Amino acid sequence: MSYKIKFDNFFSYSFSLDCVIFGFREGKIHILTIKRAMEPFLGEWAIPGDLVYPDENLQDAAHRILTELTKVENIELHQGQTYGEPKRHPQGRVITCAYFALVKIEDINPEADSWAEEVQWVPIKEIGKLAFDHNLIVETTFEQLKVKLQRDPICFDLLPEKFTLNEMQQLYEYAFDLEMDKANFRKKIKPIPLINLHEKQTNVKHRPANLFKFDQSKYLELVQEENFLFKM
Amino acid sequence: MSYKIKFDNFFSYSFSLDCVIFGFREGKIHILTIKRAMEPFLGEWAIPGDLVYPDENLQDAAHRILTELTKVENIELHQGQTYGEPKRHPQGRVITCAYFALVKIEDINPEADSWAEEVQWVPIKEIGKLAFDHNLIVETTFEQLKVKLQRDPICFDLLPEKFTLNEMQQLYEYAFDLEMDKANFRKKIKPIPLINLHEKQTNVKHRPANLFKFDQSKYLELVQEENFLFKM
DNA sequence: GCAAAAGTGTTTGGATTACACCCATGC
DNA sequence: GCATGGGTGTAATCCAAACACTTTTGC
Repeated sequence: MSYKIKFDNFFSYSFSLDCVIFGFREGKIHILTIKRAMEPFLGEWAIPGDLVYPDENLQDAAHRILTELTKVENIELHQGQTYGEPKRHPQGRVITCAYFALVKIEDINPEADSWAEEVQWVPIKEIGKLAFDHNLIVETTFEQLKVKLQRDPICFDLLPEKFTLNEMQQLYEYAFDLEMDKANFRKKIKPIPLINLHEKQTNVKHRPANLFKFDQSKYLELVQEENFLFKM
Repeated sequence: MSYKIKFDNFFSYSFSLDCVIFGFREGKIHILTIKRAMEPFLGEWAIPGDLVYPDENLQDAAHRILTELTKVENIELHQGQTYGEPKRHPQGRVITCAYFALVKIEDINPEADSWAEEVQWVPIKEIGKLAFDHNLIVETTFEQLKVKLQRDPICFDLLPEKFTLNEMQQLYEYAFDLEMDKANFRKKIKPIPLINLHEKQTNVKHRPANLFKFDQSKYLELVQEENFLFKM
């Protein structure tokens, strides 16, 4: 019963990836949106996506799309959900898989290319109507990001290389929509290996905060040797 | 650059679902495997999967596959990861998405149908070599199950309708490979709404345990009104 | 000095842990 | 009675929340 339809008849799908690129700026988590310069949804805002080449694996395709847009390489990509409503793409059966990347906004310079007229960072909580089912994709992918933020040290992929503890706190406060006590937050992150750079914030009109850096190698060591568990 | 290849050329993929069906029996989490009665991988063990019909959404396809095999309906299905290595299927580019279901083993009676010669429940930690990349799929899906077991009351989908607290404890112990203190486990699950049926276990050669039932409606009420958070 | 945010210490109550003990059943 | 697991209580400890206080900078 399952294979009653000739196998070859099934080769009539297309498969795409859509990238949710997260960044953090001014206390808010943003995503990168593009204004489409082609049909369908010409002129509307969307997240960057592209069809997967027939001989390309998903991870490579996601990197290709990300690199075309942001010119950044070696960014870790995380797979999100897959969306397969038969009518989600007006031009045929296109199943799409979400990938999400976390970037340091100040490190990259996204550029609109041939099929994008404009690019823009938008705070995740202030996104308007997007093309296709991209609003759904962004929402569920943000939920997945939140789960990961609680169990993996990926907040440091969003924060600048050198960050203040308050910036880190703001990231969690924004993501989970809550306010935290400064003193308690610092106690909570005590086990996470951070390097105090003993450098100060500049251009602030108050006491400058210390800058910190995530100690990646110490973290890996802790995970391996003392089976340390990141938990927020 | 992205759309430089004619759009239609991309319609040469196939898309399938593979189902990881979890059950719990004799203190172990099992998955349902089938012995393939067709090529490729004829005679080898695999997890049940099937191609998605061109006009069928993923959730429906997963239900169809599950129902064909287990005759159970109205089971909640959870999407897992998507696997897209170009060479993962010997007959062409078949991208597959994992879905997982949690069933009460004693409630169902899986039957081998036309394309399966045999079906078998196998403990998740004792699975041999499976067809395709199904070992990878099973492993990563089990990891996802574990994440969900910690944040959602889905253990009750695996446990029998009436269960003992010790069975519940064994489920977590098996999943996370640890031993828990009985008294402390019971304190931990105190906030979870369970109905003590005041019925006793039978056919045991020791003091019979009380049987419990998950109080679904109370749970939903708690979540809504007191924003209760399930956490294990 | 004042505003603003950095940074730290103390107290309290609730949760987690380790461990001990009693109970009910089959044989 | 004894083996086996069911079921509960207690004390010690750890952790999180609430809150107060001091410090350092710009203006």
